[in-house]
Amino acid sequence: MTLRLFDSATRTVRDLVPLVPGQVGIYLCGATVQAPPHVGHIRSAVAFDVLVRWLRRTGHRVTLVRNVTDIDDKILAKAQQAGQPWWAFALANERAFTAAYDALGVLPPDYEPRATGHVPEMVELMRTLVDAGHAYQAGPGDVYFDVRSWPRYGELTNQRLDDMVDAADDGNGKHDPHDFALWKSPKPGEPSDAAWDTPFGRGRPGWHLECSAMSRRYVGDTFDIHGGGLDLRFPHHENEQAQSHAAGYGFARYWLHNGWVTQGGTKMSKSLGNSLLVSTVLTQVPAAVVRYALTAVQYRSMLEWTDDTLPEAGAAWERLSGFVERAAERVGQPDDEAVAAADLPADFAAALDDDLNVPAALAVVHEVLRAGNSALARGDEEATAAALVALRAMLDVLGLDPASVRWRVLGADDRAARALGALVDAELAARAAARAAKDFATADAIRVRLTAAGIAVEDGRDGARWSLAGEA
RNA sequence: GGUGGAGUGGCCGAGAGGCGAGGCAGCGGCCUGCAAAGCCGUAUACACGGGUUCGAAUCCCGUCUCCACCUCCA
Repeated sequence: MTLRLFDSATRTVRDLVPLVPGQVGIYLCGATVQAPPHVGHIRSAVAFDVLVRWLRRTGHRVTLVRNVTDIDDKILAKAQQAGQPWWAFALANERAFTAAYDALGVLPPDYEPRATGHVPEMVELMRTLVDAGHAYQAGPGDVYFDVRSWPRYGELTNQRLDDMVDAADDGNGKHDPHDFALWKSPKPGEPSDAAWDTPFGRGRPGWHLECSAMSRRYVGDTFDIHGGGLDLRFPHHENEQAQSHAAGYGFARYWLHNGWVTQGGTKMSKSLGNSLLVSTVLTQVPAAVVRYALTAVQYRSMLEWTDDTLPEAGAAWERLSGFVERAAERVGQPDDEAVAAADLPADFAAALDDDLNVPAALAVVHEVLRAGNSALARGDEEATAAALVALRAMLDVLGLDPASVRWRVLGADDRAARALGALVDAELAARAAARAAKDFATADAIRVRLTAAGIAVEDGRDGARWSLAGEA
């Protein structure tokens, strides 16, 4: 059985046949670090994380490149507004993305190139395009791709130039309004350190050029998979492909695009004001629950985010992690090697091979879970152990193994803290009631009990506050 | 105007000609001192109208509604 993927370039499901057998090179469009990530951004990362995990699990050597676009118009504008150097602003947001990836168990990419670190590669690509007659210099620092010189322009998104809505001519000397910038001259008011000297004049990279240059540097002239959000298909991916093909490179052999997160059917986005920051969600539920919610829908489908999304994912997660906990108490926790080597149920593998059908794969997970719970209830240790290792093996592919260090530690801490808080609050409420009734013996008994447990109580004008003894 | 996507039971969400995926919620039961957890059972679901077929949620024709891209966007 081989992995079949929906290739958005041909709009068909195709067998994945890597350029080099057993090896898969993936270039994934990462973040433009102009703001902290919302759940829509992280969904993309999670979707491709499952792809990478599945490829590795099925014996492929994967090279994953996920870039960081660390300079663009918005970064410059917002940094200026915030009174920060653009590069400091960009780095702060990049770190927020990294923190979110880590929290959700997204494996780090093999390479994570920043655009600003690859100017020489971009200049080289521009040179090639200008020499080939597919790009031209419109002025100092302004270089454009000549879409009319490339008859195949539009092939990725099945559009014809003449059918497109007329683009506004920005008066920068473009030959055609649809010509896009490879290199952009500094605009008045932009910081002087946001530009580089090149043979075409001083300026900074256009977005599309970056990805063409960086993908070539890290996965080669021709590589297997290019991924990104559906909203990047046009113009970004179309332009990338036009550039790279026009420069003579094979570029991406398969194009994968993830659907986005919606609310009421409408895309979550910062500009619409309906975006939910990852950092906010992580204060509400354990990270594993967020991961489950984002993983549970097939990557190409829109993921409808409702008030029920997190509670539902939470219930499913409790069920899964609850079994793993109880089963391990009974039959022992299999070690990671055993989990990695375990046979996966055929239905599960078939589901993932079918364009990463995670919902169908989760149906198998739940079947095994139910069988495991039944085995546990009737005291069948052999069947319990078998279910436990199979379940963990499947969940590991999805990045959701409850016994992995990541979820075990974070989840337990969160829950313990919450439980402790609830208990202490209940004690303090009882104490407050006793004090109000002038039953000081009871009130003191409660405080003694708390103190003995290592909890310090201090009465204030607004009531009692508590802290762990030794804490500030 | 062009190019795509979508409409499945209370909710989320797979499937794509013929045994009602799965989850959440609900209901009934088992277990339990009572709960919880777990288990068992439980739904005349496929936007609408036609058509093809022995058989259609799935194919064809038409209609409606929604979303997106063609400007920055995971």
